[in-house]
Amino acid sequence: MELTKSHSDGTVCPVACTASIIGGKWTLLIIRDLASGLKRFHQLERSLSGISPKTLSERLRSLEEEGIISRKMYAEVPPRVEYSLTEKGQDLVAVIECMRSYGKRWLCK
Amino acid sequence: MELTKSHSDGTVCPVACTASIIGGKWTLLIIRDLASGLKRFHQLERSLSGISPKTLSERLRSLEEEGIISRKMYAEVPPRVEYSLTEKGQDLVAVIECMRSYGKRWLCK
DNA sequence: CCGTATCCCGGGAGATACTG
DNA sequence: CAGTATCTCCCGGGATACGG
Repeated sequence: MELTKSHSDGTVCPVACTASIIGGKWTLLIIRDLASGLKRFHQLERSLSGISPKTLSERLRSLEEEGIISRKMYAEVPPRVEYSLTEKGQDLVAVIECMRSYGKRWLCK
Repeated sequence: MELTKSHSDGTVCPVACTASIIGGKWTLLIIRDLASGLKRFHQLERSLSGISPKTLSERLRSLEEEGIISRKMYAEVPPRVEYSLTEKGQDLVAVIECMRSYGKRWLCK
């Protein structure tokens, strides 16, 4: 979402840090979908209905650079590319489940 | 962040729901700061260094309308207004603590 | 199938000045 | 102190077309 800012004491807030990682509009939903197993580009495009290929591509690239997902490409025709969560990405699933739990209560009430 | 979208089966994803609530740039940090107790407008302005009064005002108003924070105004001069988390807001603290835990691991690594 | 390349747009947020 | 009132800016993201 934005560069993490330091507090006045020079330390960085871990909450803001996490927010800056998953703050993008689609980022969290991508991780949510990868939490249930590896997916191909087109699968994600469908499950995240409404996302444009450009945006999906950008988000995937960022997440890969941050070490949250990994990209496996196969030299086949037609091409096949598979995305999955790294360990760092798996750790985020706890956050997502926490949010899911909150969202459920919100929707049920 | 954005209106929650329905899945193809008509249900709403709780993860997306929560994301839409706390997705704004400053929203999460406001709740983080209120988690440690009630705060006045100017206190928040200082702890969220960099936020403009306009934005803070807007975010506070939204959060109040969503029932996440409550606003108490005192008929004094100079005026005093106190913001605090409602029960619905307190529930979000779990999400924040989850994000804090992840952020810490990220920063320590 | 898996993406880039363009072009375009809206709205969230910044800066600043001002009021009750 | 606790906000509004303007104005402006920027860029994340949408739509679409195309390329390997």
